[in-house]
Amino acid sequence: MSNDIYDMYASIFKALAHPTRLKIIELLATHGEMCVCNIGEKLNIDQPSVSKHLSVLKNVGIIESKKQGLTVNYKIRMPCVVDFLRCANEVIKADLNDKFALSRKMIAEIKEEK
Amino acid sequence: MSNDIYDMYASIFKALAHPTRLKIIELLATHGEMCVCNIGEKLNIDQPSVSKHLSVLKNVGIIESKKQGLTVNYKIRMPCVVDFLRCANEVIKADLNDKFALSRKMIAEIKEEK
DNA sequence: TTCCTATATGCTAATATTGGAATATAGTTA
DNA sequence: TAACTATATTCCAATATTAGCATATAGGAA
Repeated sequence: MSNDIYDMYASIFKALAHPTRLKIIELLATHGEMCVCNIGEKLNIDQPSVSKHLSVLKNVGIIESKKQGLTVNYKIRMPCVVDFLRCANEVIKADLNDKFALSRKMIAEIKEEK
Repeated sequence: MSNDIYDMYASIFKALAHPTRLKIIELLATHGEMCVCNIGEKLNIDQPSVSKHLSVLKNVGIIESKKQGLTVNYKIRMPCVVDFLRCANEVIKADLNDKFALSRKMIAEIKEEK
């Protein structure tokens, strides 16, 4: 496959590689359509930041916008992002459980050595 | 939800936000388990680069490794990455089709104006 | 028209990521 | 043991991303 397609994929992941943008996506996933000001209020972020993050997500096709009078409404256009987040969450949870179990075991071993 | 979980999500996406690492994932998805040297050969990348990219993917739990004698074999641990790539591909294709149709339309209009 | 409100963009210093070359490590074989 | 092979790590200059602030634009109301 051509190199360009991998650059396109990478730019999608790059757009997703920011905690604030992921919060925005979760917000849009649960609330459906939202305007810039409401996103900023909910996440407690200043307006220019919200606009910039939204434009990053929009440029790669993850979300889309619709102008309605003064406000601009954004919504998710790539629902698989939400599916992926759900799956990643499972993996993260499993990892944390493993680490927790390991530390419990190590603590138990230290106690036994006494 | 706590901020940390979004940082974890973001670090997963950050790991995926590189064309070479996506190529590695596709390779592992189609070939199953592979050692560092075979990945390097297939993608024509020097060994230290491959190792570095693999460690980025491993650190966030996307892939896992198993030592067998001298070689280290890597395989995918988060299959939803592959699902997501498939879905992203659909969106990218649709976007390209739209752009192509638009440029055809514009060319037709320019011809009509003559 | 002027004012107001919602949104977008530009600028810049601080920070993070990358690629490439050199080097280190850890098993394996002789 | 010494030499070899596969893999990992370190260092650094170049490049990209970010946060924060200031400013621009566009549509609606007065």
